[in-house]
Amino acid sequence: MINCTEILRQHHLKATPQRVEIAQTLHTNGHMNIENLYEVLLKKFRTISLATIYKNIHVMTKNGFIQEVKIPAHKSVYELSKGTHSHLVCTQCHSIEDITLDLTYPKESVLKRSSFLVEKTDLILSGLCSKCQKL
Amino acid sequence: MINCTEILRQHHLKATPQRVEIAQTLHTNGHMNIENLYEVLLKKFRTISLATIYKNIHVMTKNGFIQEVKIPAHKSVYELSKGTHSHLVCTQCHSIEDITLDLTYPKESVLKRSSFLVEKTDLILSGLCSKCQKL
DNA sequence: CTGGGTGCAAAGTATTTGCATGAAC
DNA sequence: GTTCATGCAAATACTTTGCACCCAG
Repeated sequence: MINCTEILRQHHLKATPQRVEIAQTLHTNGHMNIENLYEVLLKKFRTISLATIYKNIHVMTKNGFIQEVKIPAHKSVYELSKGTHSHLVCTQCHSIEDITLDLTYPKESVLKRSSFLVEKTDLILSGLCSKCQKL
Repeated sequence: MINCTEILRQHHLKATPQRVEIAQTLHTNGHMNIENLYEVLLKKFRTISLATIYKNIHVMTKNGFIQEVKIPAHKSVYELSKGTHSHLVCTQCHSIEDITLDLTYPKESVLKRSSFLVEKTDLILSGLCSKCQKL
């Protein structure tokens, strides 16, 4: 449980019940797509609309409160912004796990070989999670 | 210029003029989204339909002839399959460049710290290309 | 020939927008 | 009280499907 009301305000967003719940849900469940989020929020707000979800995801993404993660062959999922990290995505059960990896070498390699200025990295590792390897 | 007819057949795809042109266009232009591809192909085939593009992108992706690349804040782009590589994406001019980076360290780190079996990596580096840095 | 591809139109899905009402601050 | 969010409905955008006709092999 986190204090979403406060965090939302710090991001210059009015802390409506819907927003608090979106933030709380993303915090609890980790990574969710729009559909999942809608299903979960419906339990709390019987009349919430997809438009509300979309509008909020949009402003929250724009101001950096949350981030979109694009995964091959998946719908986009959203997560609360936090330090740079990578994602382990199981191609079997579709679970998504965070992992913090050191990308110093690849980044230095870019520096040496091109004049591109790296500001952000998104690394998705797809494969089999431990459970699915055993099946 | 490459021999797309032959390459398509090797992938068990009938080499229709539309397919040959899709392959050739992706080879020439590097990374393209559906819209770009459609615009370019319209010049060659005045009656080609989006449905044809979508259907072909679909079968070609499924059989591994081409690959979808999902880039934050971009529409998906497609490229001819080739060895594993990463992408440098300029947040200013939206150019996309390939670069081959050594991901041995991050991969070993996954091995040591989890039992996840990595089969595929997708690394997107976003930032400023050399041209946009000078503006 | 024959299977599969093409292009059109229609359907399906996803996302955005306009607007009246209502809630946050 | 003012500003901005919500929820509905409609509009738009994106993608898939069905089908008659046609072409690559």
